[in-house]
Amino acid sequence: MKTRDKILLSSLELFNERGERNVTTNHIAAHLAISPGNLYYHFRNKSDIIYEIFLEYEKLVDFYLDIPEDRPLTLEDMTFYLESVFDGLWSYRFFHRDLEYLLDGDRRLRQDYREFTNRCLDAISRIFEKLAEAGIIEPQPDELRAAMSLNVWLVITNWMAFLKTAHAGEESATLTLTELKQGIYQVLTLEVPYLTSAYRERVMALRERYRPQLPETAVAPQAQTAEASLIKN
Amino acid sequence: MKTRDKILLSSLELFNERGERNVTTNHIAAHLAISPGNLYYHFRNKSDIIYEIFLEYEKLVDFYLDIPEDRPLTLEDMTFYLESVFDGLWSYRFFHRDLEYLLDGDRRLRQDYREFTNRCLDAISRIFEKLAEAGIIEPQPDELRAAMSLNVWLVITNWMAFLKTAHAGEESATLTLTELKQGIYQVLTLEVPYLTSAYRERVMALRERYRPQLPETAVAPQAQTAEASLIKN
DNA sequence: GACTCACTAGAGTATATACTCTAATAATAC
DNA sequence: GTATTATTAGAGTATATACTCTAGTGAGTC
Repeated sequence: MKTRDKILLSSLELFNERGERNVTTNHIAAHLAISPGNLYYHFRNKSDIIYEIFLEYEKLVDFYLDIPEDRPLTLEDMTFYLESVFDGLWSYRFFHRDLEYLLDGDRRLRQDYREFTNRCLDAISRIFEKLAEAGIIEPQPDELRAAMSLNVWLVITNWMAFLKTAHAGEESATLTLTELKQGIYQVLTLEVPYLTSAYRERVMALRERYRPQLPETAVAPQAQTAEASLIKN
Repeated sequence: MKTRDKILLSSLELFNERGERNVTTNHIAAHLAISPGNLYYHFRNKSDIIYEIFLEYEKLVDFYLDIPEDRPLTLEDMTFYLESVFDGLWSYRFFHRDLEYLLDGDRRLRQDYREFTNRCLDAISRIFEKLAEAGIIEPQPDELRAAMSLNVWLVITNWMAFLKTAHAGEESATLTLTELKQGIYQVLTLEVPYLTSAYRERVMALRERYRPQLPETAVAPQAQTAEASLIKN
């Protein structure tokens, strides 16, 4: 494997593990047992490394969110989209964590990310449209569908931050892909009131599969009162 | 005003303006025209400053999210809660931006923030419960209400990041309280399918007041197709 | 064997950052 | 007034960080 690719791979790994802010170019070089000079031969600066990683992420998501125009969507399609999006979030999880800072420092990235977001929002909206066509959810006016899609995006992109900050035990760090995918439960929660009676049972069963297993005080207080929850914490 | 309070105030101001990561203790001291030593006389370190600011934030939100147990909730109450929460987010907007990093470096803060989140989630859930009691929204099973509350929280806490990253023009920075409060539109979108017929009209009218004014491609593609939107970007 | 050229090592640097230390001054108590 | 305490200034420091510079090395070409 080429040094350049090794740098990208190691950077992604370290960024995901420790957060971009805590990973210096010297760390990356040390981790690969190459010299800083070598790293800077392949990349002009740290921003360039991050930008290239973003391009990979973008390509991955764009690939998975390609929506077939020639056939209706199925429940399996929807599951695939959700699984894929959360897989992507997991693989590049450092990215959303320091997003604002990263965009502040790189004009290209800011521009590209904006367009990327818009493509994702359009894709989500298209998916809802086609789910309605397939009779899985009730059709909704454009305006409501757009606002719903945006909420889906907000839930998806913020789910991990929630897990890491509110949900995590004493020490953070321990976050698994399985936990992350409980975000699918949250996304499906948004769909619940729009499900058609024909599909309601099936989607609710699907949703149940992603329900958080342990009774988490933070995630699903369930049948406990506000008071009981306060005491427990 | 005491130097200590001036430090807290200036820190908050600078953090909000430039992001915690871009503000050093030396910047804060310089901004106040005091010496770094003076700053470190009043605070052991930067984390301590942030922690105290968090305590203020926490107190503010807890104050506003106090839910009356002796009377039913009205639409006006709900509006007040939403307005207050977004006001709080605005005043301490640096906080959620660098949340993960901040929690990583301060155990107290991590613990306190977890409890804070749980209190907020409980409050949101209580509000939904009381809105149902008041006949504004249809009552829902505990489990669904908990998941909905969590989605509300995710939308609220991520709305600003969305504005700053996806929505902003070429240069970031320009973000107003008015734009921020369009987040209320997004939160009310979550309630739409649960509204009772008795209140539907009134809540939809309220929601309309927070609708983004300009036709934002990112926020509300409205009647445009996915293709048209892609070309525009 | 001379030459090219992609690639690499490793020491080095300018700057920033969080924080410390000492000495001095202002405020308050007695 | 004197003693004590709270507050402040300002120079200084250890470390980190992003990045540079010079001097190569080794594989292929003619």
